[in-house]
Amino acid sequence: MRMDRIDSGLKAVTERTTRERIVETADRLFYERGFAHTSFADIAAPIGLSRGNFYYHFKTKDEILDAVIEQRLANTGRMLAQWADGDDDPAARIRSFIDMLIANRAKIMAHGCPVGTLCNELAKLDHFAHPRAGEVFTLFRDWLAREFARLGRTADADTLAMQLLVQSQGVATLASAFRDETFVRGEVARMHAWLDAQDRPIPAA
Amino acid sequence: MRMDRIDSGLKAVTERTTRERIVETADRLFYERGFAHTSFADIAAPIGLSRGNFYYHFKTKDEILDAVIEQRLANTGRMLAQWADGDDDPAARIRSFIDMLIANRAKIMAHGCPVGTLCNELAKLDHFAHPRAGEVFTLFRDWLAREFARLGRTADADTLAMQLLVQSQGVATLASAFRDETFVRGEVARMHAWLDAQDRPIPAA
DNA sequence: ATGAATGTAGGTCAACCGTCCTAATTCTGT
DNA sequence: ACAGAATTAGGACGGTTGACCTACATTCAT
Repeated sequence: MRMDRIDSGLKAVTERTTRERIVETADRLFYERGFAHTSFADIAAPIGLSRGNFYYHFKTKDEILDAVIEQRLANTGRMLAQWADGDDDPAARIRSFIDMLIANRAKIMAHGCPVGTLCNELAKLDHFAHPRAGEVFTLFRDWLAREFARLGRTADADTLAMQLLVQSQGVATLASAFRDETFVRGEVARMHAWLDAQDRPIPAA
Repeated sequence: MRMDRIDSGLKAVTERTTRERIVETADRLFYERGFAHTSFADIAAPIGLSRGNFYYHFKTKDEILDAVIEQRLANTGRMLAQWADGDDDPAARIRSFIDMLIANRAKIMAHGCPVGTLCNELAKLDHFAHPRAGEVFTLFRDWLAREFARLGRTADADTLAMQLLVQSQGVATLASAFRDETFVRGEVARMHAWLDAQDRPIPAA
């Protein structure tokens, strides 16, 4: 359908390569149903593509997983760059991270955190892509650490970043276990309060 | 092999029913590999049992899952009762909960938290046993809330219990993602410090 | 217009899945 | 010792999986 022409790029904005649609659908299904429980047929059906045709675009299922992870890394990187673009203060940027739990609360209560659950599954499968999937966490970790450093917490910036990841992962897991939106909102409020308490130039530790 | 005799129970202490061995092995494999990715053959092999024989003990795979969940509920209940048996103070009992992360750190770094990861998987499968699996969390939650109440935090006992669950789940997820034991030990120390800070008869909130 | 490159359809393949059945074996109470 | 119950072995069954191939359709550069 499309090719590697150097020109145009006009229609490419709205149109999607078959490959892109495969990755997009696989991304969604890996999140909603899990990697192992998603079949080629499951991915092909919503696209209206014949099953046997994956071999042309991806040799194996693992290649699709790789592409999904790369896309997630790219998307996450883009999102973090966008958050950092604003002329807000570091605390406001970190609040953007916390507020993801509210923005995605419906999906999180249904399927958990996309990053955490995929890492969990790949860990159990002893899958070689496990470390690569974990790099999405590293992206958040480094970004958060930089913002905490800007907040004046240079000494324990990474520790605070990890603490925020811990909280968001814990909330996501229990949100999908209990399916309780009030709990999610309460925990998010508590995380904001925690962040405010950290907002001091020179920490105690 | 065994029957419903009312007497004896002498050998039953050391011996194991085939059914018990199935549940035991399934429990371990569901944790290590996940529910969907564990087959009848996987469970049969270590026991040395023929695959087709499950039908006698369990009609379906879901029945095995049910039995595994019931066993986990029973084991968890027993463990909590044991922790509460000691004449320690409530804070010491809560510390037992936190220290689970240290005691099981190797397995947690390899396969995550048994409760959290099973709940995650069953949520994605839209499995009917998902709520039942989540009751293990409820067991911990209620037990922790009771201990926090004994600590004098009657007003926010359940909130504190949930916060502790959040932290342990978050640590477990990131521990398996990063495979970093130093991180686990650091977070456990921080959780102990957090607990000490909560140890006041009348809370601020 | 023609050939090459690009993409798709449909189907085959062996392997494995959960389920289910039956015949053989082992145990138990009498 | 014997009958009957409890347990097991082994395999058959439909169905699905990921992987793979070939024939056909479309598009593009020349």
